[in-house]
Amino acid sequence: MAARVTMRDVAEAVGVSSMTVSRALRDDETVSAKTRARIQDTARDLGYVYDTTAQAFRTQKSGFVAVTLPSINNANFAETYRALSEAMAESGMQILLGATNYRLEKEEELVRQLLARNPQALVMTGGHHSDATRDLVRARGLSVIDMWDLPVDPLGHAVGFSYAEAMEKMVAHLVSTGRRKLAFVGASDGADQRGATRRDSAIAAAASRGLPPVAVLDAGPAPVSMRHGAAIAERMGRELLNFDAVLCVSDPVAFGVLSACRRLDIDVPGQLAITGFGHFEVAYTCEPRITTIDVSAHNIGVEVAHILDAIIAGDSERHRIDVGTRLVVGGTS
Amino acid sequence: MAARVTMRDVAEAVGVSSMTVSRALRDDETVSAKTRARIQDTARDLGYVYDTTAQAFRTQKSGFVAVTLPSINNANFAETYRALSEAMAESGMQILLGATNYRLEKEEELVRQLLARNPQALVMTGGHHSDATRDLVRARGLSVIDMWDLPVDPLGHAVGFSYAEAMEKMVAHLVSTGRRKLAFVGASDGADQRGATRRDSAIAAAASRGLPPVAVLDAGPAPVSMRHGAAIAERMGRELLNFDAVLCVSDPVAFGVLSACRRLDIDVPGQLAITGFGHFEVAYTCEPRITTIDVSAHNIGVEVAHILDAIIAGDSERHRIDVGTRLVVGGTS
DNA sequence: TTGAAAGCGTTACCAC
DNA sequence: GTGGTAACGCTTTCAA
Repeated sequence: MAARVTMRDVAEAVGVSSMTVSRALRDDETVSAKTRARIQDTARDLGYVYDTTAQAFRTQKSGFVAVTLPSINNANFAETYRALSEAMAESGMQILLGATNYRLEKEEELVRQLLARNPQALVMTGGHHSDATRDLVRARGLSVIDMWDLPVDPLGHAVGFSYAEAMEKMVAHLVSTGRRKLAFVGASDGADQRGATRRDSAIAAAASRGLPPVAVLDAGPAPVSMRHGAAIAERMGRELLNFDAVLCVSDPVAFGVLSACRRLDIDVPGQLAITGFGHFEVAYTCEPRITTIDVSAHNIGVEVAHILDAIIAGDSERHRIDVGTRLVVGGTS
Repeated sequence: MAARVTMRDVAEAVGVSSMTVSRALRDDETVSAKTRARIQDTARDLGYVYDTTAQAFRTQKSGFVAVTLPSINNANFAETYRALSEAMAESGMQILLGATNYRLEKEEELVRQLLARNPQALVMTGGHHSDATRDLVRARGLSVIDMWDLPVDPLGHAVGFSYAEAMEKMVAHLVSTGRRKLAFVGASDGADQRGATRRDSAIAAAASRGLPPVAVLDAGPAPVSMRHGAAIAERMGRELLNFDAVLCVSDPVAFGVLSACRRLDIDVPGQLAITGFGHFEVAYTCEPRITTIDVSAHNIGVEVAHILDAIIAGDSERHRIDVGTRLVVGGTS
């Protein structure tokens, strides 16, 4: 492997000091325009690539922001990540990404790995963390942003929305269209904390309206998706007609249930209403379109990026942002 | 914030040199067991935290592998990434992820950013790169893996499959079931290089069988997904019946077309066959299931991880792995 | 407007 | 078994 091209090499080629090269490459106005141009051209010609490791070492700023997501294979989390990483790239920050696979233990291990890289902030999805995780970040005095959830007692900043409020809207809509016997389809374990919150919020919203207890249908361990929704609906068959509405933990699950209903010859929404969560593409493309909650995954990413910029600039004010939700009524209810 | 605790501080507290501390913390056997224990205890007591940045700087080994993907919001790329990152975490490597949004210029910018972090290898999706990108990595002597494609002239290693072979299978299947008038739905621009290859391969496969020319239907700029498939099908309306099969660039697009056909009262597969690509979850959950090509996104990730392990271990052999494809016949053809 | 010197925390190398 | 020295590539600081 050829030796790395350094600022010193560029400096020698141009006939200046490496200090001037350093300044020129950062577009420092104190370097004369002519010299700057010459240095930048030479740097390009020599194939010079800036060494962020050395910079991070010297300035004691890593240029990293650590982000944990439950899963990358989820259009909403992916969208939040996309918005976030594009905004951070503009600030010259690199994102270190880790996926927890919806497991708290995995989050702890991940945070440990990520902290070894000296991130300047940590963004986590959801407000539930192990004690060890909390201790780790507190010992460092690291800035933390919880996203998607709005925890009662966040570690630092929070950008998210209220699941209770969203499910309340959904149940209100179903009741207003005459549905009373509700079922909820979601994961069996509590690993998907946000899914469990959606379930509990739906149960509470139904209870407060005097509806019969919500039946909880178990689609398997988290994460659950299209195939799990289809599988449980096919397993239940026409017993689904004991209910007049099935609330699903997410749009993919709802789509699975909807597809199974077609195979089972169950008329949606005539015999059964189906609702989802998340405003995924499948929900507004399929026929009939699925009634759902739009959670503005994009905005979450944008708002988190704003807070990160403030943190990196040294601002210490605490932020708590509710991005809100929106009920989208489709053809399944 | 208090000044950072360094190896030197630990060394002074214990009464040894910082060199011995360095060795002891790495559990080097040449340090006596007693000294090692004393150093490790003291380090913990003082709240010493190892500085990965300094290590990366000194050893010139970042512990990073850079990965570029066209998009993170694609179940297949996400799955490849997941398999890859889990395998690399076991090797103690961190992945630096960047998304090109299907743009070659963006790839170049991204590679420049990623190289600044001194990755020990670079994994890129697809075999098409700008000259500048090629120069950048060659100047560094950096190990490169192209994935998904199997380029004729790869920069280094390659893990992928043949699009031509896959589309050949698909066209053969359609012909064997009596279809002759084919259309292809994909992106209008060439930005999605792999999508364009699928299109061209389908055209070639049809031509070699003496079928009439394949009509190319433009679903908009890349990336195209469910909503674009639905939109173009709805725009065309019953003119779709000029064809007897629509090959779609991906399963999401095929699902969009299928959903639109339901709204248009077009019988699939009676009046029209629809096929996709990629074996996405939506393809095997929807009703009827979509005929598609399974591309083993997971295996690509696993194989890339194997090669990365070899590269990091210093192996220099060139690898080229064809993970193959599989025709999955559903109810849409 | 430019340069020289020092040092960020770690580890490779060589001595003892 | 342990330690001294130098160096990784950059930027802060001070001087010219």
